[in-house]
Amino acid sequence: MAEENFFDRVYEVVRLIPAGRVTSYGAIAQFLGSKGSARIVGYAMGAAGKAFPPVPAHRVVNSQGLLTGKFHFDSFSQMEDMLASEGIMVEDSKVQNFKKVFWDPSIELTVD
DNA sequence: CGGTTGACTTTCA
DNA sequence: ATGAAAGCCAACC
Repeated sequence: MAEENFFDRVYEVVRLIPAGRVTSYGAIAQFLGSKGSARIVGYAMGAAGKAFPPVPAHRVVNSQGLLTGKFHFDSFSQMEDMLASEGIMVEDSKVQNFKKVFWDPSIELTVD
């Protein structure tokens, strides 16, 4: 085990993403307290592949709803297929109804 | 300790 | 609207 301080934060948030919903790196970064760490979220996701329990990285996309990280999966269609299985409409590596399926941790997790 | 990298975001042209 | 460049923060070598 390693001290994935920032990574663990990202992993937890990503794991909290409900099925049929997606979020952006910036949203997670901002939820962590620093919007500038959006890249760090993506960097953490790179380690997510070896993280356990595995995080639904396929539910994390960029601000455009584009599946930028699909190249890191075993197969390019892997990410799209999983999102489709969740009920998310994906077209041309892009999440359709992105605004509808968008899940903002800073809002959903901040009920009070 | 310092430079490079990275599944990003935002802004200028 | 499209394209390129800068900015940002944390981890890795």
